[in-house]
Amino acid sequence: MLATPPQALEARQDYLGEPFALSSPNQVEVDVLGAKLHLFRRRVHRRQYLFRAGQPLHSLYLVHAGFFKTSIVSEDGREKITGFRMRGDLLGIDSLGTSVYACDAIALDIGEVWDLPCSRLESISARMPQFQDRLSAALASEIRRDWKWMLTLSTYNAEQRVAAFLLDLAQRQHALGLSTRHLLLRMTRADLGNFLALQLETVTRALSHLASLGHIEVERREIRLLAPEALRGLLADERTCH
Amino acid sequence: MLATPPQALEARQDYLGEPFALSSPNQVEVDVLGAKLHLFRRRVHRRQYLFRAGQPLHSLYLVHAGFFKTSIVSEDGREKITGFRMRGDLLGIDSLGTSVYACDAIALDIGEVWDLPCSRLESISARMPQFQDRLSAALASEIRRDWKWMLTLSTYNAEQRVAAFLLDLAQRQHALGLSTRHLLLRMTRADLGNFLALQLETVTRALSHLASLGHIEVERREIRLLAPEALRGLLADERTCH
DNA sequence: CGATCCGTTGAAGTGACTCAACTACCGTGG
DNA sequence: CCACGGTAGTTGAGTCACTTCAACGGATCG
Repeated sequence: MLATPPQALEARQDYLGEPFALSSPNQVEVDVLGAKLHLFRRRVHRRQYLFRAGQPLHSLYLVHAGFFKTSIVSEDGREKITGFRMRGDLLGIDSLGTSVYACDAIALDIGEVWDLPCSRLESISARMPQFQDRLSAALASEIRRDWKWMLTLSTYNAEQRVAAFLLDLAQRQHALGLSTRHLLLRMTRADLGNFLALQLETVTRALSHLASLGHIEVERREIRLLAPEALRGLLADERTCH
Repeated sequence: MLATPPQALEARQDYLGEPFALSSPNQVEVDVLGAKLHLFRRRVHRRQYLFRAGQPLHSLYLVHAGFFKTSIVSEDGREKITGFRMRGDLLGIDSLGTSVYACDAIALDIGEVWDLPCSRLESISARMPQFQDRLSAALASEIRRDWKWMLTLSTYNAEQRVAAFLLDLAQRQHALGLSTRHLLLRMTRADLGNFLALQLETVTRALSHLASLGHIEVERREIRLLAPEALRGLLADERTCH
């Protein structure tokens, strides 16, 4: 039911895509993998770490259900959320080539992941020749996504960043066949601020302001997009008329 | 002479590395590739585009000499430099899985790159089984590098960002057997500001201030690191004593 | 049912941006 | 060779968007 149609995945192979199409995640054909391989399914509860930075790299995880965040922490405790991950995203790939996980992965909700032990990667590649290419594509896709967020963070102001985030989330939900108007934020304002390089108060203020403009409706973590086009307009403006 | 010793490359496979070890580029054994394959060598002059976003993906390029920047541009003209690339870095890998280049790659200096046509990637993989893993490792490494810069940009102030950049450049030069004290910036202040999410004036001011503290010596694009430990100290402070 | 976490809002402070002026450098062509 | 225009870099002064600090209300949870 929730399975992503293949053509939707293909269509994501844009090089820049739409201005605010920031998602384009590490999507992998969930079905194909599930059908051909007997993967161990792991259930996780809210706030559970799927893995932590520094732990020996054991498996990649394909998100089947739920909502995750990945984050890195520096020695002196500065933290940065590197992304929010949902169904179809592949976790742990950023650690390939090393022996330990490079980030933390935490469930923000109950979820289920499919376990791809690194020890099996080779045999999987042998059985599915396209797997290596898929993996490379997923990695490259993550790079492009990161770059787009870097661009967003360094050129947009607070309100625009929040708008971009909402639109991105809506688009990802759309790609998964979920509602594009009604968003349920699984993360705190602090998480959102961390991801968008803003203080949590600034996120709140941006949301309040967008609501006061009538573009969205905010009720705690439930967001309703009343005028997505208006949000998109916020992002297009400003810079063009320079 | 400039060849990077293999163990230096292995040593880079850290998951977080040192606090300011932000480089860890897409290093690939230059020699191995060069020896086993007969790669076309392409010379480029200053300001020349190696490739541009949207062009059909034809080749990956291994930087043999010179200094490059890669950047993305949004439809409305917002630009972001995604990285500065030097010897050993692999350009174009972020486009894997798509049919066109995802970014611009521009030479900031005369340089030489080795051409890896995409059409040959398959046969290369066949001849060198470790190649696919190397490629994945390079991709994952780029992701981790991007994440570290995201962390840097979102938690450090202007002066700290500039200091982090100088230390990173010094470290990359060190890895290539070049001077760690004497840096020659190949990019403009505007480029630097773009990369660090700062205005060019702010970059100038940060450099001037670091110079006035006696930590560095600035003469146009030549930078001399007089007290790298002091720079490192700037990055460690602040947050820890919170 | 108190303790804690989370979200909102206000008021004051500030670091970086913006705008502007000026200087030094570089390549080009007279 | 020097004059020249354009590019690159520096510095100052004023402004503003975001941060910081603080208080409060509501939800959640043991």
